[in-house]
Amino acid sequence: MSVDAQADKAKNIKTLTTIQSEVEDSNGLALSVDCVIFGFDENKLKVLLIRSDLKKYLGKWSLLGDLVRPNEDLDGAAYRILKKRTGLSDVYLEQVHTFGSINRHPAGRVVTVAYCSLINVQHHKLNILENELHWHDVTNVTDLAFDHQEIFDTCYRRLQKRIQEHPLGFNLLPKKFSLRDLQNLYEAILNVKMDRRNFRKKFFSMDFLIDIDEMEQDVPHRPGKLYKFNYEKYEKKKKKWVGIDF
Amino acid sequence: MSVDAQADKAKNIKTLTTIQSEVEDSNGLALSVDCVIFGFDENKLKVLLIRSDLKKYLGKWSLLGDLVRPNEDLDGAAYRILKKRTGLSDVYLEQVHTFGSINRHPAGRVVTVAYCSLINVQHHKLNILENELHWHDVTNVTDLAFDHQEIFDTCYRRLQKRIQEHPLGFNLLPKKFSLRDLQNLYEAILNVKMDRRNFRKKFFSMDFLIDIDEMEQDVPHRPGKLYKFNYEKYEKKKKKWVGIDF
DNA sequence: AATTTAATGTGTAAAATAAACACATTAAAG
DNA sequence: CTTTAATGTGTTTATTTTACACATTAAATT
Repeated sequence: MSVDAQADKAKNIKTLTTIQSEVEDSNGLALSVDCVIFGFDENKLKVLLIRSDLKKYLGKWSLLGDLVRPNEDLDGAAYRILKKRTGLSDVYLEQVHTFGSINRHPAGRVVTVAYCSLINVQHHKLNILENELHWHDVTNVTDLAFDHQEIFDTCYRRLQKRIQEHPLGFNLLPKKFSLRDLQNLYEAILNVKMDRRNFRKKFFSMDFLIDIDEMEQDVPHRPGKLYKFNYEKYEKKKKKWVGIDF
Repeated sequence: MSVDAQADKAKNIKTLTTIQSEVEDSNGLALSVDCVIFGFDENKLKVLLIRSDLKKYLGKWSLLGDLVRPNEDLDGAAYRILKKRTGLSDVYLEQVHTFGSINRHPAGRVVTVAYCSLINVQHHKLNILENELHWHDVTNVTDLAFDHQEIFDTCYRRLQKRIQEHPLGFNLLPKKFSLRDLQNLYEAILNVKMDRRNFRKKFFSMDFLIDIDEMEQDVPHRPGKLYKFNYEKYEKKKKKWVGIDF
């Protein structure tokens, strides 16, 4: 391994050289994990990207990923990446799809397992600048390195579907949130406008918002009530409908 | 490679020995694909299993799988397995989940990508006995080799969910089918009873059943009408609903 | 202090969908 | 010719979704 490569390894940054050597070490097949980390800030859905350090894709943005280690399972690798890049544990994480096109990676045959993660950007206080990490508006995500655009698209579509079926959205919000926050979140993710009255009715009827008897502070208009999400109640009420709905 | 292993390879059967050598060749990491192949026969949902030839799991049933080759992508490997085991091309195939527990395979670190496939058993005319292949009732699938029980469970749940959202069921039926066949299929997969009148109303209102003006033959009661599925019309009418439905 | 502003918060009617339910019809079997 | 075991259909009710409008509140402005 070159001195440069060693230095890179010390910095925990994978370069084309280091990955290539690892792929070669493993006789042509390597396994990686890539995380699509979503956040919600200023009423926009964001995704955390890093600038690629590979020559072929120099300057392009890419997902956060790493090779899977011999002694860790796939979820473990994904959690490790998340912990390293966001400092957060206990985040929402879901395996989405595995991408294995023969030439998807310039360093050789690298099959990657894509994960989707939802975090609360309030909790994320990372050295974003140093690492060339950046929160991108999902609407501006184009032309990523490798096949990361396809991976991102797949994960975003998955999120859009999932959030209609499960209350994932709360992972992206602060513990206390207003119904307006919640609706903004849904509108941003699904890219639609919703009727405020029906939206509220829907969530109240589901009955797993806890009224914590606090109001928004420092808003330039009438403050709204704040709520918390009741996970326990959700677990009990979870939909078990069976039917046909093409 | 041993003579035995070579013979096994010639027969296209993977043994512990052959897999182990391949895993060792690849310096500890191997990638495989496992297919959960569903069929529908005698009004029962079936899954195609093969008897394990690994000592550790001797006699247990397992899914159909193989190592991914250096020059093929994941879907390609899955299609190859399907073609080999069922003789069929152009079948419904969906990647479901990737399983990578450290000790899931006795031969070493083998990460496997699980696929779910739906085939028409009428079209499947294979040498089932010779290969120790067998169609199992899904209700009797227990205690599979490796982590294949978990993989099967995951794929079965995925099928149950998918079939409520998309007209996959037609892949399991003959080209011409009666509404009773269709309802039996849904009832078998979802393990529920449905109201016959409402079921028919639902499908007629979706308007992608083609009345081919033929009747069932050789049934011991009043014959029902036969239908074909109109894929084109479905593609046009596909649901694009956006909302919340926990 | 009064007014304006920009939100929050709520109720109701209409439309669409899903669920529950019963009886006439048909062709094969006896 | 009768029985049997299905197919095939229509209506009513309940539930869910959609569409829509006005009073209320607190901050900001005058």
